[in-house]
Amino acid sequence: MNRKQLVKILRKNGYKATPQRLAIFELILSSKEHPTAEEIHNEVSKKFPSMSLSTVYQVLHLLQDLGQIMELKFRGQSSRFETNTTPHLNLICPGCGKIEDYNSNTIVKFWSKLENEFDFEALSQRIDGYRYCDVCKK
Amino acid sequence: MNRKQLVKILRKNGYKATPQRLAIFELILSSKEHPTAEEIHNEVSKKFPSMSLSTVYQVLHLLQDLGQIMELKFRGQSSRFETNTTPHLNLICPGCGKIEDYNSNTIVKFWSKLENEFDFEALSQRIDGYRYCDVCKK
DNA sequence: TTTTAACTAATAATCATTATTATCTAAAAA
DNA sequence: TTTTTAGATAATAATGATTATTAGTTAAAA
Repeated sequence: MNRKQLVKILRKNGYKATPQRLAIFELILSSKEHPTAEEIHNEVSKKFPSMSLSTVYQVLHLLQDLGQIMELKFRGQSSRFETNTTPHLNLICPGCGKIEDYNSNTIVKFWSKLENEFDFEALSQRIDGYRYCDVCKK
Repeated sequence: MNRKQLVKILRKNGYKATPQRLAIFELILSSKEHPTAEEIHNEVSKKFPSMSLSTVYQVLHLLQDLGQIMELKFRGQSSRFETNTTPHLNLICPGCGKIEDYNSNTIVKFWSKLENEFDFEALSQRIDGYRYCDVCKK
């Protein structure tokens, strides 16, 4: 997925390809971490100083509705967002909240097997494992 | 898992086995739906009229920390809770928010394979698929 | 039975998220 | 290119689920 593809998707669905939308999407796309709305706002504000936090939230909702990003909610934390929409594993530390992404063919194959077994077609999915990271293990 | 086992787990970890804790756990256990804190409060209040909503939240946190329940958070909704802590599939409708549990040996086997492949041991896990239910599909 | 650390209930406080609305702009049409 | 306007943004206020606080209560060990 890239900027041009997102422009297409937005227009196809009757939405404008505004610089704010593109900037927010590209920030999440290029982020190795899974940023929160506030972190996204801080970063994108560097290029667009007048960017409002409420715009960030609105854009995040739109991108979710279009299936381009995934929201991960956790207790006591702001939501985190990612653009990896293919089936993959999120390994999450209950201590520090860090999320690591793991992709593998095993997971992709498992997911289609599951869709087959239970006869559904997912718009999106979420596979989380919770375990303490090396730092928090101590 | 049953009442007696929970009493053991609580005491082993230095917590008191209070009637409130047992009632809340049993309510979630017996609930086919995935109740919210408020729904739990409403139900348990029938037996314990003085039960406070804040007690419900505190007990829910404790049970989570003990690995006995799982919290499922979604956008624009209160968290939902379940006692099924073995690897299973939650099929969730983005329209009405309904959650259906599906258990299968395929999933349990997949999960241990995954732990093996990525060398971790999960305290808990979450496998969600999002798709419109038959009612909301229209 | 007594003791006390732990727990509950009531209430207040928090803060991430959502709602509202005046202003602005992407992009289609002239 | 200019005009038009539906749709978008920015600023602010409002919401509400969750968390914090604390005085009074109780499970359970001694």
